[in-house]
Amino acid sequence: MQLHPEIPATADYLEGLNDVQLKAVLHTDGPILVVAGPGSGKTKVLTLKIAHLIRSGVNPRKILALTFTNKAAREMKGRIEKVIGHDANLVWAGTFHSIFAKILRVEASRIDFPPNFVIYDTDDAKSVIGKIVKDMGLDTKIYTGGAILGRISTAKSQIITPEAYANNPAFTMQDRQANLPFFADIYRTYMIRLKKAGAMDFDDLLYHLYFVLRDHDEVVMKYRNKFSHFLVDEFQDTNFLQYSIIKKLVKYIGSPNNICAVGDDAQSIYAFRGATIQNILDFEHDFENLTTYKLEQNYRSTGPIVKAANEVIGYNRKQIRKVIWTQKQEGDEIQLIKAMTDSEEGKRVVDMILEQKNRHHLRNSEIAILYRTNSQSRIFEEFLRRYNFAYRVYGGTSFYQRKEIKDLLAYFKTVVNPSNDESLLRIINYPRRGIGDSTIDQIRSYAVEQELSMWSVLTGDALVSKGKKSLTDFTQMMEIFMKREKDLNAFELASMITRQSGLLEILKGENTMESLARVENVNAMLDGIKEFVENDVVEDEVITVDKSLSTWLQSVSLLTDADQSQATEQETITLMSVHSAKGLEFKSVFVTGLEEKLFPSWMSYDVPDGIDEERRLFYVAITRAESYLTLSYANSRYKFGKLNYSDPSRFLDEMTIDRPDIMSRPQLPGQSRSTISGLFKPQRLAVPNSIAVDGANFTPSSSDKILAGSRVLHLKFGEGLVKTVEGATNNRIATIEFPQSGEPEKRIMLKFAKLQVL
DNA sequence: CGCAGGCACCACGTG
DNA sequence: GGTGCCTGCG
Repeated sequence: MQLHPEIPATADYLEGLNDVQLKAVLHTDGPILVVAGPGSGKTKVLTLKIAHLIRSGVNPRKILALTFTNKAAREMKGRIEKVIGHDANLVWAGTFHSIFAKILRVEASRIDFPPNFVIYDTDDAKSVIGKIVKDMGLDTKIYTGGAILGRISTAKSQIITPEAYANNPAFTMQDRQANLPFFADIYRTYMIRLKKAGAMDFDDLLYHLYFVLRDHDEVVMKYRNKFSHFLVDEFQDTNFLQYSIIKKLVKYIGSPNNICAVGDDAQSIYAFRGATIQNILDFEHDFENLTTYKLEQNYRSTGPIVKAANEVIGYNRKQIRKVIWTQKQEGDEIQLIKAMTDSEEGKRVVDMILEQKNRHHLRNSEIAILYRTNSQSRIFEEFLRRYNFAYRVYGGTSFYQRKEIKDLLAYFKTVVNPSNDESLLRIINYPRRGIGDSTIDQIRSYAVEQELSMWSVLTGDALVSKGKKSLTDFTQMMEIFMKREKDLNAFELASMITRQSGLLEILKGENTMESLARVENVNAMLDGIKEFVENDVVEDEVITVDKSLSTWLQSVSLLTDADQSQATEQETITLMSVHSAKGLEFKSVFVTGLEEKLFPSWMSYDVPDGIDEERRLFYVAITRAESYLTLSYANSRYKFGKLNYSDPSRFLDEMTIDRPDIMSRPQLPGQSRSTISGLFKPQRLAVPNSIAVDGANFTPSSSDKILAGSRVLHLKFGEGLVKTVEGATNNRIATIEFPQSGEPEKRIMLKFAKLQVL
């Protein structure tokens, strides 16, 4: 193979890059932005760039690469290692949260946190908020944990301190309008309580680091000197706070500004948590001499998939113009499954998987079912089980959110850091040991009053319900665990706690299928701890010798479900949300639940640019597919045990798929539609309860003709009587009695329904 | 103080 | 369909 003229003779690892990719890799000095379309070799560029830096003599310890997921970080490290060997481990590559947590543990004393501060997950944080709201005597129905935490998170991502928040009339006014006038107080109290507990939530890992860097010159100098090259993956997903930290480290007088940001505005799907494309725009102003590279060749997908992706994303106005193209022009057409019910959708998707496996010899691991919300996974699981397919569900209730795991973790956390009230509360009476709510309330209110942790109240000489045997039994047991923290390794101590706390016993005691699964989970976690103890972790040239429970906890608190057991990667079909599928690819992809109010989500309707973000999400979804893409929707779906009717997603209208059957919507003006798939010849759906109506003589009436009292004809439900019409003019809903349908009445959205007035 | 049963509310997405 | 809170009884 002929080497590219620009490649140094020794750099064989750079072979096989296209022109733009190569330029981006070789451009090592100064600021660059790589706009990378889906499947355009983004990770390849990032990793080879790092490898190239090291080969060119840059000290790997001076490279900082930030990603959003642990998986991306791991993959990056693995691929660098393949090129340059063990030195890859010296690169600081990890998620924003894990890297920043690592730095914060070193610098914690500057902001009066213990170096082994606990990290509260979302559930912990919500529960702290719930208690604050109760203590303040506010309505927990209005001040819900989720809403408050969301607001706190937004404030932090804009770097607004509780004080700044309270002093800003615009914010407090907005809170009053939102019926949350005491929000600022909750925010302030929340931060105080977390500090008292030596705890940080996910946002704090960024928020506190920002202030450490801002307020301590020697710290910011230290890290500016420590790192010489910065790489940021998925830059479009960064929020203001993250970008501010990056700027603190990279942009200063005399800085070489060696920063490489990689991203794709078309794949920005985290606006809901504060990510802003503004960062990409600001980036161009903040760093002069910025060079931008656009990776537009897609190496992943076939022509029809790439074509559809371009069509769909074209409906978004605001975007950096780029057109993705592929050399693999030939390919199977996109298929569409139209189901009457969510259950039928599940069955037909799994049927199609069976067919594809037979026809194309696909392995399970080459197939993914994607959905907008995790709750959609259940039906697919049901049919996959029935067909005996191995599958794995990612996301949803993750391993670390399971009750038994959280309970055990709460024991561990309390042993390591007893001032952490959150964990203590979880276990003080679990398993039941006769410490009831009233006793706990006494301790808690005394602790709040005296500004002490509950543990210090329990062990101090303060009055309360002291001398109670149940309480002393508990503190003595915990103290034994705490004493052994120094001399037992993580696995020994964890096993001891699991047995002596009585937790394992009550799980076994239930002796049901569920409790067996719980015991399994506990054992799986213990296995994980054992692995941690037995395997050497090399980081920054040093083998981590500290195998204490505390160290293990620190390493585990930023992991998610997706990070588990990648060693035991099996031949399973993947089920996950579209969000978690970002960055992945599969030979065959099913994008399901393509219905209005579901995908796009109803929550995006009244958010500015909300539909555009959903459309980017859809774009991400379809571009995961290499060869086979199947879309599906259902006309009706159960939600909270109630049947809801839905209309096909507007996104289906934005790509050229022919679906001329009875459920199709009126064609949009000015849009041509070609038949692209032989599989979608006009055909009657195989719906058992459908009522035959002669379609030839059917001419739908315009929706404003349909009024209460009208007699109407529907292709599927037959003749009916309109009982009521309600809703806004452009969103009218009719309740119609269809005697033949077998149901008393149906609610139909007139915007989409095809009804003929008789 | 513990437990069982009823019921309200629910869930968009992530580290 | 599941969870977590409330209530009332033992």
